[in-house]
Amino acid sequence: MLRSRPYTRAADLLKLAGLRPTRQRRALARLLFDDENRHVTAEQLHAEARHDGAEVSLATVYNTLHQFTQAGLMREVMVDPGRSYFDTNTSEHHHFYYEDTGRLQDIPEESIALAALPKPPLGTAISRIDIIVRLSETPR
Amino acid sequence: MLRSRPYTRAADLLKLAGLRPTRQRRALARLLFDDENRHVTAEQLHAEARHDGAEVSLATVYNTLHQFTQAGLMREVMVDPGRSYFDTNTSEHHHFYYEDTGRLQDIPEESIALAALPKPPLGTAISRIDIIVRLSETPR
DNA sequence: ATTAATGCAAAATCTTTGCACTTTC
DNA sequence: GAAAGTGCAAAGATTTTGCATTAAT
Repeated sequence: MLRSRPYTRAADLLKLAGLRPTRQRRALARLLFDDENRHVTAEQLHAEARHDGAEVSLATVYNTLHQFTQAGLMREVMVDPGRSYFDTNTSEHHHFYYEDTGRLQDIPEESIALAALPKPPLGTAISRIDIIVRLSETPR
Repeated sequence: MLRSRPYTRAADLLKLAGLRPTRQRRALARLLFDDENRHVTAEQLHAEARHDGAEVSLATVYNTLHQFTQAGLMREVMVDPGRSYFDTNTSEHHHFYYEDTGRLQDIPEESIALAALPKPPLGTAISRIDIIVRLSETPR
């Protein structure tokens, strides 16, 4: 007898986010969300997808990263002028940025305690607090 | 009798930084350092300089901003993918970023107390900590 | 004179867009 | 079949570069 379609976490995730589970989105979602949290640039993810045999154009990777971000599945991290990083960890947390290699690494929210946060100016609300701890390699 | 050349803070600043006090650099330095701290993009500063009658090319503005940064007179702030901001305040401090207008505003270092800073991974040292408090306008 | 800085236009990046074609619902 | 998504190549935007000219030491 017929069995239901194989379990596809990627497709389910996409549906929940209100995005059509197209072949390209499923492939990218698998790369991004199947294992642990990831930090990628569009170029990196595109290379990885192609390497995996997924046929996706770079434009679609950009579109998809923005759609995922807008859908709340990812967030954008700004650490490098002229190159956007996207992070699959959407919970409150911060980052180490290895200036030499371009690698990003999460810092759990709790491990940086913010005291005495200034209140936002009138008419505005804090939408997000980004903390980047920039690291350089110590010679020797 | 002959008097010494008029006092030119900009030229002195440049000399101290090891940069030749050319007409363009003096003009930009005056705009940047004469009054209070400033946050500018290359495009903004270029427009401002031209508006002031200074003849400077955009390429030179870019060069100059990077030279000033390398000389320790400014620092670069990353808040917007695809647009670099430069800040004349080089002391330790952080930023409010008004997402709607693109304006940057300093937050004094003391007004954010960092507790429990995680130690940098072996072989690396913290080169800088950037904190961006992103603000959005509250409707109403 | 020597060395460094500038301008310009061209190139390099990264990212977005327009539109015909394809896929999903 | 209607609506949404994709690919491609072209266009945008920002930033960098090469090299002849100009300016500072």
